[in-house]
Amino acid sequence: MPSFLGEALGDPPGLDGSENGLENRRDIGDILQQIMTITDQSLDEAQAKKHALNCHRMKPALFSVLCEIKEKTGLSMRSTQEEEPQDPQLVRLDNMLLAEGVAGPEKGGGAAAAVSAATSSGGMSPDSSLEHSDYKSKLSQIRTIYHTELEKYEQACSEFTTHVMNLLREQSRTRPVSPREIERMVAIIHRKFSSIQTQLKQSTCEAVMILRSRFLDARRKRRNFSKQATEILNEYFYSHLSNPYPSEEAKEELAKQCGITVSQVSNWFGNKRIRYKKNIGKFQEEANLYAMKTAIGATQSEESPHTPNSTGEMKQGSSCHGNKRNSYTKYM
DNA sequence: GTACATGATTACCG
DNA sequence: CGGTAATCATGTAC
Repeated sequence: MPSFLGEALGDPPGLDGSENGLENRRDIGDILQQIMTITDQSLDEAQAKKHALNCHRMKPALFSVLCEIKEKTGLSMRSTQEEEPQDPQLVRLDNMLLAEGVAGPEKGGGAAAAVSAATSSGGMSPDSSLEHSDYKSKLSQIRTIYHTELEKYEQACSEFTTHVMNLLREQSRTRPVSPREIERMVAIIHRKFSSIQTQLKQSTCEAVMILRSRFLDARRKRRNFSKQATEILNEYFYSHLSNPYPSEEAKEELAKQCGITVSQVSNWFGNKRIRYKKNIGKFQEEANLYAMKTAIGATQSEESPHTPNSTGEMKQGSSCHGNKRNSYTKYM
């Protein structure tokens, strides 16, 4: 604060003012001198000086003058600010952070639960769950940083606010300070700090976005399904060749058997159908192989009356309406 | 390194 | 929304 005073008062030359003997002048000069040197003194000394200043006989007069000036200028700075209706950008950031689980309450054990669920689901490729937990841990890292930083800012903000308020309260003894003024000051401080917070939120959002895109890219790094899983899927496909559209339940069952997700099953069937259709010749051998397999399986488990259908016989219940759409058998 | 296989993604359709 | 078709990007066999 010495700089404030220095600037405000200027560096008046000839402070001693000994040239003219006017007592008032010397009094003011003394006061200024004291103010100028107040920071060079120890706290106790300063406190004592402050007390002396407060008790100075000129003080009430000066104070009333200040009040008068303030009264006049105060009107002009009335309607300088009207509460802005919150930055939509900030709202967006908040929403995103909340949606990504960065800003919200800590999801206790969420990551651990997900990992254990993934790993306990059997022969599923551990890779996806590993990547998933990697993503989770990175996210919680971001989250931790975000929260500690946010806390730091909040603490600093409140500390600074109380500091300023104390200062103002202190100053209100020597100059008129309206409660409204204090409010404004606090508002200004909060605005400044919240702009810093916005920056923090922005960079956190960016970090999350980068992490996300990396994770999505990583998901593209596919791993082939296990031999066993492909076996099961092919078995189903070729034994339902006339209508290779597993129902939702069937997909779930297949997913469980193969240790993959339902959407992976859907992907597989989507790819298989289109690729089979595109080049049936190429798949002929495979088709025969699985037809044979199911034939063996059928004869082993029970005397099956059907000939397993490499010829595309309908085995699916959906045929009961006669609408065997997409039957690939016509290509054979 | 190349060519093919394969799982995932995307645009579009009904 | 679930399907098809094209495409991407990687896995894998040679």
